[in-house]
Amino acid sequence: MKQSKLLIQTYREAPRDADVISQQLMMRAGMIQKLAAGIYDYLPLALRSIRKFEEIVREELVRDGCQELLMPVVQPRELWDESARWQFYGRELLRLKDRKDADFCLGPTHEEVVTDIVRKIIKSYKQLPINLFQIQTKFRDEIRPRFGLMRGREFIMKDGYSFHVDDADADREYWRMFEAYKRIFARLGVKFRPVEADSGAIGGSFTHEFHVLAGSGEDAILSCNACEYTSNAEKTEAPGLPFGYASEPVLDLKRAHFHTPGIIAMEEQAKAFRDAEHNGLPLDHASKFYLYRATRGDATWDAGLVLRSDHDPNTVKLKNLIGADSIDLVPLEEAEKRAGTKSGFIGPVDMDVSMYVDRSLEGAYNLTCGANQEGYHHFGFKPDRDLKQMKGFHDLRMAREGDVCARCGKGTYEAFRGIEVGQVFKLGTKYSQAMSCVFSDEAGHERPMVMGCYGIGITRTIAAVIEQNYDADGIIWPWPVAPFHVHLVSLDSNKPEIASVANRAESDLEAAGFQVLHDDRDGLSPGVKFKDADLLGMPLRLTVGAKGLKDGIVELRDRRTKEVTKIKPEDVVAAVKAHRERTNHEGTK
RNA sequence: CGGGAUGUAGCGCAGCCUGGUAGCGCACCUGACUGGGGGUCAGGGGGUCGCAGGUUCGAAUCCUGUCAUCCCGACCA
Repeated sequence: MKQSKLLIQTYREAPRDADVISQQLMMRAGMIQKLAAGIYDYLPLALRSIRKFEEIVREELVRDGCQELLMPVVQPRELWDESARWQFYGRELLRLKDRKDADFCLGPTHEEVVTDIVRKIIKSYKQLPINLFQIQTKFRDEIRPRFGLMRGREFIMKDGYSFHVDDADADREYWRMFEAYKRIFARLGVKFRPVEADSGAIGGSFTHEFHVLAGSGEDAILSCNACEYTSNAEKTEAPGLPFGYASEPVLDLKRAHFHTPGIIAMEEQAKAFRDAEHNGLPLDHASKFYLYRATRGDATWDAGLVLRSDHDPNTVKLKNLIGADSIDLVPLEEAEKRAGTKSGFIGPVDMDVSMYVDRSLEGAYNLTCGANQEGYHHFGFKPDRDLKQMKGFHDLRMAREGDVCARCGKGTYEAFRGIEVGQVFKLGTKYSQAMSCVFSDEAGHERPMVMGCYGIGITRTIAAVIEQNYDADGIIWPWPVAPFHVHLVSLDSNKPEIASVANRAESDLEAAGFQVLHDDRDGLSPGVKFKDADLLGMPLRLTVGAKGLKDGIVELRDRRTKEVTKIKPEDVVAAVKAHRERTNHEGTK
């Protein structure tokens, strides 16, 4: 492909409203343009990457017996009424009317349609299981689209749905898709992690997210360095920790009642404690207390959370533990009123509230806590002894980097940031029941199919690849999704001897199956072409110029390492092949 | 939905406060020079200043409304 004919415009600066690196680079490299908020044109360069990733996805799914189909973007309201999602989906669902005033929506996902397809065709257990997928444009009318392709309103997604006779078979398929996804992202050539998104669930529905690791990722992830356990930091199990001061004699709560006038910060409070043995206390010798208000339906109640003061509360865990729909901190003024003292001195002792204590405090004693008296703290707090409405020790804190893995007990957690690009999810019978997607089992009884669903954000993944692979000069494409493999730059491309060598290299490489973008543009200085090549980020740059040709060589440059190899023009194909063998991430190992 | 900001050529910006011929850089076109990291010179084309209304002899500039975009938050998962 001659660059002089390619639909592309590169920019020295990114548009002002491009706020993440992938969006800036894709716009500067002429891959995408914004048409409206969260809606982008995919220009030829971008589409080449998108198509390549789609093909990887397609191949791996078809290998596992999945069948591709294509469902409509525009969907009738009737289907969405059956699942009740017309009512519950909210304004993210873009609704529209046709000329007859009938209601339609743009599909944000396709559970209804695929369930409708299957219920019309599949009647017997003999036809199950079946796994269907499509690669198609979706529309979600996000309140606030941002981050370019990472959270657009219109995006391309692979969505797959499987149908089964029972839970066990749906589980089997779940893990098969899990493995297929691992192969897909491995072939893509990026660093990624499958992440447990709902760690505690037993049986029933469970789900994994696949994250591309990138410093700019929205989600914090903790991963054990010894076992497979990887989860969203919000959900990561935190280990209990031993009490580090077990050699101290157990003190009575009220014995050491110490003065902390006007000291609010946790660190300062702990430091303020002094007695014969202590000159200030470390944070893990102090406790802190939060008063939460929980709601479920119309019911509202309060719950107390006690933690080591160097730990952060995990409200998701507390919410799940006490079975609330949502929880929030009790407003400070109200908490002060309940405790009868000011913020900074509020403590759990004597408070008439159910108390949930983080398990890192199991066996702990001689802790500090607010004395519910302005200017005072207790030293000698022992939760299981001193809390009247003690509801036990539980995992209620945020796990953090360096904690011992709560699963295997051997490794420790490492922290990553990730971009969620895929999800495997066991749906159960939610849609099949609502929409009567049933089959006859061996006994002739009608049963709802058990469903799974499996998504990969295609365009988001391409953006995530860039978030993970770039430098100050531009994009660094991994081989499998690079728009072209080789960026052939001819300098002084109007000179016949250069053009002939360059054109020869281009056709040789193409004949050998490589995709070449040939910068044959006339009259541009070398610097311009090099800058463009770096920005566009093809894995290899092949430079043909008078300087090298004088010595009978052309130069092959690795975009990632910037390493330059001087080779004879006739060795170009062999050199590119060697490079591909060395760096191509394709393969399922 | 709450708070904040911005709309001037394809992109990045100045001009607005203090009303008077619409500017700069990049990109584009012509020519010459140059030729290994966004090169130089000369010439050129392109803008109803987001839109509507108002004030004024006169509005990019002041006023009102409106639309769009972006940021923070809330919401959602």
